[in-house]
Amino acid sequence: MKKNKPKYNQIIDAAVEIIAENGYHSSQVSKIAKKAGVADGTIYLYFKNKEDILVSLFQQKMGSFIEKIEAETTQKQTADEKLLALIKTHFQQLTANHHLAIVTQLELRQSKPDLRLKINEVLKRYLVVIDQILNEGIKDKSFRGDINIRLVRQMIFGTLDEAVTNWVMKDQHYDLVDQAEEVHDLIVRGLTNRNN
Amino acid sequence: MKKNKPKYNQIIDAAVEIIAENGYHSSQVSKIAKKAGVADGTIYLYFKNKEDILVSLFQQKMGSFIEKIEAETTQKQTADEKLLALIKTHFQQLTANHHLAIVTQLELRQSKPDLRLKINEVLKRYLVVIDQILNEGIKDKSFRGDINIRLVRQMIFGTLDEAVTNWVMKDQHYDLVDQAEEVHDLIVRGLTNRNN
Amino acid sequence: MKKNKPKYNQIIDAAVEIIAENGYHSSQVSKIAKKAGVADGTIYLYFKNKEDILVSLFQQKMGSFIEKIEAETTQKQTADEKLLALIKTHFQQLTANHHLAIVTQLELRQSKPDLRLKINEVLKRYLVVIDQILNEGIKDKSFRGDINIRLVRQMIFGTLDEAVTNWVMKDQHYDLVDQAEEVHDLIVRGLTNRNN
Amino acid sequence: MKKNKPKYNQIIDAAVEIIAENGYHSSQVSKIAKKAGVADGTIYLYFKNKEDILVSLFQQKMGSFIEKIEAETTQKQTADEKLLALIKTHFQQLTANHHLAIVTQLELRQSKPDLRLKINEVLKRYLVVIDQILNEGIKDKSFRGDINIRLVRQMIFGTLDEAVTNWVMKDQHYDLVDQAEEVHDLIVRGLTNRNN
DNA sequence: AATGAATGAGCCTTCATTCAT
DNA sequence: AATGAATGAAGGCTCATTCAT
Repeated sequence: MKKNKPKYNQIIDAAVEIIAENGYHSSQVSKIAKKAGVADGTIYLYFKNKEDILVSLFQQKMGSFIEKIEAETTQKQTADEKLLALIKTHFQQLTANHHLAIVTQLELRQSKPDLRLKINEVLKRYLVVIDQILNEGIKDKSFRGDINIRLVRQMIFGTLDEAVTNWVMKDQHYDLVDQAEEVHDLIVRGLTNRNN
Repeated sequence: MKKNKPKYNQIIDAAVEIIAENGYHSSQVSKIAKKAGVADGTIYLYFKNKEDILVSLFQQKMGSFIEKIEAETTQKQTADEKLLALIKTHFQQLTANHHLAIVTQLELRQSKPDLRLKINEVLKRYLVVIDQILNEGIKDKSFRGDINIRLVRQMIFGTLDEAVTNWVMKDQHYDLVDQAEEVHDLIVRGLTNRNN
Repeated sequence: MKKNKPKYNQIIDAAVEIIAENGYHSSQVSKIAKKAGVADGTIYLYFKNKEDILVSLFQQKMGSFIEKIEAETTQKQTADEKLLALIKTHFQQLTANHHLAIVTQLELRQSKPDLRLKINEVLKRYLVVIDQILNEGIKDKSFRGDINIRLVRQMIFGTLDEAVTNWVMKDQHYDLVDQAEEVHDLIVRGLTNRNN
Repeated sequence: MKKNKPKYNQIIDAAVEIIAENGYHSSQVSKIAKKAGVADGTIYLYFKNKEDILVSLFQQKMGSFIEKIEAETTQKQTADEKLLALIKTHFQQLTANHHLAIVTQLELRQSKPDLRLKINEVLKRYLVVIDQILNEGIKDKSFRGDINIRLVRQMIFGTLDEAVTNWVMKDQHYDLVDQAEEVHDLIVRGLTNRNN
């Protein structure tokens, strides 16, 4: 199991940091190797090529990212509470690791088809979590029954994504988690003024 | 006036196409020049360097993109209708030019700081349009008075952005504009089941 | 006659200035054209190519440089006085036009054989002047009869050249002409026939 | 220690040869690499850029050039003998390595300021050697006490330099070392203190 | 397993020169 | 005669990857 090899994780962590600071295309393999404290050639004992570092990084980091969200949401009872937990956990984790946030928000928008495919593979697990919450909400009638799940999922993911991107762009000068409740409220209730 | 220089636009249009098909980093300047029907060196009479093509492309195309949205929304009366017009026009334009869509949704998500800065400069105009609509909606009480405009703007932009990205990723196999009404509805009404 | 064409001289003068400031290989034709106030293409109405500018410049400027030296030396009676006049005039002229000094001292040490040939062609006239003075000095016994004219000529030219180069390198911070008498003294005492 | 890296010296030696034959600006890095028997990229493991090859070449070669002159002159007793040794050794070394002679006499006369600076740095050591000999000669009264050392140094260096340049220009068709005694004689008779 | 020196394909950019106007 | 937009060949340099040790 790769995970037990210390150098593997050293390299992944170095890559997150280097890529966050320089962007993927300005992150030379030698720079990552240096940060990881290994020789350039060693990288290729653990990764097929440079792109594989990015993919592996994403699989590793997003894997545990999603696991944490799964864990937090399962503990809640209602769909509404689960959604809030998802938002909070999403924000919390990226706040705790803003290098990772930068990588996921910016560097993973790669257009190379094979790369995208693998990234989407990982993200799918996240989308499944969202879908489950939405289905639960519909079943217990806390959410409207006529919503288009795919669209709502897009709205949720897009909103969180944009919130994080803005926070990253603003150099993390404010507290992202503070926005969780408001974002949740907005998604659930919409813009409409009920007084009308 | 640059816009009157035919070669300038030839190069921009060639760049959109080539970058959409190959990705920025696989789009050699010589490839763009060939598609534009000019010599390699000619590129540098109109653009400072390769990155400047990307920036200029975005400024030109997003400039008219936003102008079109401004034009369409001004024609509508209520904030609600304006928001719908914004969503529809957003989707319509990217549907009409899917090469541009690919470039904006994928290739421009670069993290090189100076590039991001210029991109954000252009996007700011779009955000202003959204803000105006939101303020109008609050004033005429069709939108809640307690919304956080910055957050809502993020939600709207994030949702549209994610919708387009998904459509691009799925190789534009469905009709994006068809989703406009539903997306609008979701944003305005939220998830909540009013029967509760 | 080219000399009467005003643009020809404009270009030559611009070239001296630009090349002195940037070096030959960093002196783009377009830069020279701009300084001369003509279009790039106009250069090629007066010069065969870039190298021809350098050659022509040298022929023009060194031509009159040498003519002036010829004029000044002819006025003197003895070989000794003529040599002093040569040194003074050499220093005076380059002092008066330090851009030209830079070009002749540094930029003309080109190794392209055909270029060297043409430069040497011009310099030959200078060497002839020196030789005449030396022969006169030998004939009237003010100089030793056993000197190797070629060697002495090298010594004289090399000494003046090195003096000017040093002065150019030191950014012309001192008065070059002030050194003329001392340089002359140094050269002549070595040449003096002890029988005198 | 760079000197122990065989490739470093391979590249330097290849550069001397290629530059002597083609001139600096016609000496492509790839040409030097090929002659040195290394890949193009290898050049950049040992040198910062193309210009750095030229500078390093000069530093290396002139370094040992000057050391040799220092060694030869120290063995002699009188200032007069030392000066002759300096001239002979100067001529001998460049005769023995005419490729180097071409590079130093022609290609290094570049006017790029930073390049000049580094070249002068190296040459300074040579000038110090000359100065020491002159001072010794003055002290033991074999040279006049009223000479201007800076000027004499210029005369000596300029004369030797011009002698070598002429020899290089004439394609080394005669024996340079043969001229040493005569050149020495010419310089010394000008320096001699008539009171001796 | 680990190293890191070496490789060499690939590409952006410059700039002397041309030529239609 | 004069222009200057356009050309395109050419080359310095980078960096992912390999492989002998």
